Formats: sequence, C-alpha cells, structure tokens
Amino acid sequence: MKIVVCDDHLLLLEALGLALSSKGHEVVGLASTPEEGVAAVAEHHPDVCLLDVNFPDGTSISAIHQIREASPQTKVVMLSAEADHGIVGRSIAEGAAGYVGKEKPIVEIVEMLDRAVRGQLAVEPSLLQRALRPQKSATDDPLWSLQFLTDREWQVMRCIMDGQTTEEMASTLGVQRSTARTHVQNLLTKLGVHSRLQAAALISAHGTPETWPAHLR
Amino acid sequence: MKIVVCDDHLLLLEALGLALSSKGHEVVGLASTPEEGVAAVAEHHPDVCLLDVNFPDGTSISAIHQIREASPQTKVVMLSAEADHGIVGRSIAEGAAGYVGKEKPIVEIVEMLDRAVRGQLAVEPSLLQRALRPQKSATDDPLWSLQFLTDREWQVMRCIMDGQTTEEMASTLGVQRSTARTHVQNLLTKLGVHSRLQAAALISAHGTPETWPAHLR
DNA sequence: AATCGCCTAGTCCCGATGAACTATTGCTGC
DNA sequence: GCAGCAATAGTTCATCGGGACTAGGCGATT
Repeated sequence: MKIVVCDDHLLLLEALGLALSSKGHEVVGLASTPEEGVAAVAEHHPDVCLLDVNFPDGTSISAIHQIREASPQTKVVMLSAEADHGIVGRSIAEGAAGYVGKEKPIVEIVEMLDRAVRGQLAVEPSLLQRALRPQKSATDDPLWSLQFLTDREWQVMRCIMDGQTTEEMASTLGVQRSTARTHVQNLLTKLGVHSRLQAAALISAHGTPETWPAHLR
Repeated sequence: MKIVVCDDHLLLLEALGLALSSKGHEVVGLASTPEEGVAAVAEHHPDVCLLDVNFPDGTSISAIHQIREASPQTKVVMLSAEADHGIVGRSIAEGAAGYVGKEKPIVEIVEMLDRAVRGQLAVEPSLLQRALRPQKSATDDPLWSLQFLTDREWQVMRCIMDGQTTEEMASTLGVQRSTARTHVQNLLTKLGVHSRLQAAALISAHGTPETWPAHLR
C-alpha cells in the first residue's frame, strides 16, 4: 500500500512514516504542508493519503479537493487530534474517505487505511455514531455532523432499508422520482458510499436506536 | 383487494369468505378444489389467491404454477394447517408469495395478504426463521427448509449484506461474475424478493444469529 | 448406472441505479 | 434585503442489476 502522510508536526510525521514502513507499507511521501502533500500525491499517486485536518484557514479541506483532482484513485484519510474531531462529517462530505484520531494505535490506523483503499468508509464506529446522530441541541457543536443527514434524508434512508425502489420511495414520500433520486444521491455522497445497499449496511452496522432522529423512529 | 380462496374445508372456506368480506375486501371466488381455484383465478384475475397446501399428490404445488400462468399479477398465499407447515420453503420456491397458518387470526392473515400484494414475502416471522435455518440434524424434517439456502448462497448473502457489488462478490468468492450473478439470482428467487436490498432487509429483519449456518457465522 | 442438486459459466434484454450536473422555490438567520 | 440551505425537479450518460434462459461438471442418493 503506497502512502503519503501530510502533517505539520514533524515528530509525528516521521514517527508515522517509520511505523507504517515497519508494517510493510510503502511510505512514498512525507509532507509538512498541504502544498507539499498535494505535490507528493501528484507525483507518486499513492493508494492513500493521510492528511492532517488541523491546517489553518480550511486549507485541509481544499487540500482534499486538490488531492482528489490530482490523483482520483487516491483515498484521503483525515488525521486529527481529539480537539478537532468536530469536522468528521464535513471531511467526509468534502470527499475524504475516512477519518482517524491521532490517539489511535497504529494497527487501528492501518486498518482504517485498509478500509479506505477497499472503498469503504473509514471512520471509527464511535465517531461515526456521533457524526450520524443529528445535533438538535444548540449546545452541541454543529460542526460535528452539520446535520449530517437531513430529516428528509433520514426518511429516504428508512425507505432504502425497507428495500423500496426509487418509485416506491417517491410514492411513500409523495414526491417525484427525480426528487427521491436526488435525495438518495445526496445521501450516498454524505455517507461516502456508492450504493443504496452499502448505505443500508453502514447504518445497520453502526446505527443505534439513537442514531435515528427521535421523531422518525 | 380482490381475493379468491381455495380450500377443501367448506366450513373454513365460507367463514373465510365472510370474514374477508367484512374486512372490506372483495372475495370474487370460493373454490373447494385446485381446478375450481385455478378457474376462478383465470376468470377474475384477483390480487391474491389464498390456496390450501393440503390438496393431495402435490396438486397444491402445481396449482401455484397454473395460477401464476393464468394470472401472473395474482399473488399466491398458501394456507395451511399446523401439521403441514413443513413445506413453507417449498411453497415459496415454487412461486408462492406467502404462507399463513390457519390458526392465525383474520387480521394477521389480512396483513399477510397486504404484504403479498405489496410484493413482499408474506411469511410469519416465526415460520420464516425456522425455514431460513438450515436443517443439519437428521431428526429435523428436511421439508421444513429444503436446505432453504445452500452454503454458497449464504456466502453470497454475506457479500450482499456487506454491500458488495457483483464484481467484488465474484472476487471474494473466487468465481466469475456470471456465477455470482447466478447465485444472487437463485437467492432472490428463493427468498421471493426482487432486489438484493430487499433480501438484505429480509434477513436483517427476520434473521437471528442462529439463522446463519454455524460454519459461516 | 442414473438422477438429482449444487456450483459453475454463459447469453440477451431492459429497466434501475449512480454520477454529475443545473435550476427553482421557500425558509431561516444575519 | 440577502446569503445559505433544504427540498423540489429536471437532464444526460454509463453502468449495474434483475429476469429468463441454457449448459457442463461433479458429487451424493437412489
């Protein structure tokens, strides 16, 4: 697995490089700025890029886009300190394939990278659960989920998990096919999956009763 | 909902007719033999036909085929006494859309008929669970499930519930796409559903840990 | 030995689905 | 009023998925 790591903490950067190498992976680039990171990805086209979310002024987010443009097959996995976990939802929405905390052991990080390259959403269940749960209370950090799924999208999710087709869904929701299609599309994008089935699998694997908005349960 | 009922117990037949009528459904035919039942279906093209499984010499099974041929949109729901529950799997495999026991209250039977016309598999969870569980022990009645799903099909089911596409499935199973397609096809037919998603919904709704063959859990 | 069931593999057809867009409406908060 | 967002609706295109088939090889049961 070819990997580029991009983080401004040089100590962590080098340590991660060594650790990943020792696990049998090929670390083809170590970058300390988003620019270097994007350049390294463009040059080496790695399988996955570990990218710090902590770069200032949203440069991490724009780096996601640049990386995906420069090397579409490269999966971007966000790397974050605990204090920054708030943007897990945002990261995925912007095109990241995964999100891991710096406090996690190397083995778990490698596992998440594996998931990412297999095309699966690579988010620790604990974070995913929280990200999936809509934040209704004003005291909750809205960045946590950005209302990860809207009410309508949760309803669409229900239809999907009932095995309904687009048409059935449209009639149960009382909208046009095209609208139902759009909702499904947005849903898939937000969950970072590529089929309704994967979306259903994701929710049934990580979902708890509390995952669902109370008024839709 | 237009209904034809076919059962050789005249008392039950008429009682069912009255009961269904009182529930607001249109009973367009009451038949006491498979022949009459098929004829009634051919004439009225009902939404659903309640058919006794207890007719001799497999005439119930052949009646399923005749009904589906004469009126493809008509759903066949098998009606059985407790002693005959053994062929629930067979019934579905032969094209029935559902299976209800005569001991059930009218409301449940109506609910199952509703499920059937909505295109869902109409089998009581308790029976379904037993039908889904492969019978490994020789003391179990083999007719119960007819090895409802084969080992390979359970593996395919796993892949489906993991959200894999046909191609991914083929590679994890080490076979050609076409083979994986065939397994999926057989699986859908056996479960009486029309999409992978519905199959996944079915198993996750009715499946228990014991539903899965021990060596594949 | 013959049959049956399972696994394997393939074909054709068509509708459903997912990707990638644009665009309008209406609500909400600034 | 204006910006942002959700919901609505639409288009085009390529691919996937499901239905309906056929068929060979292989092991087990009869």
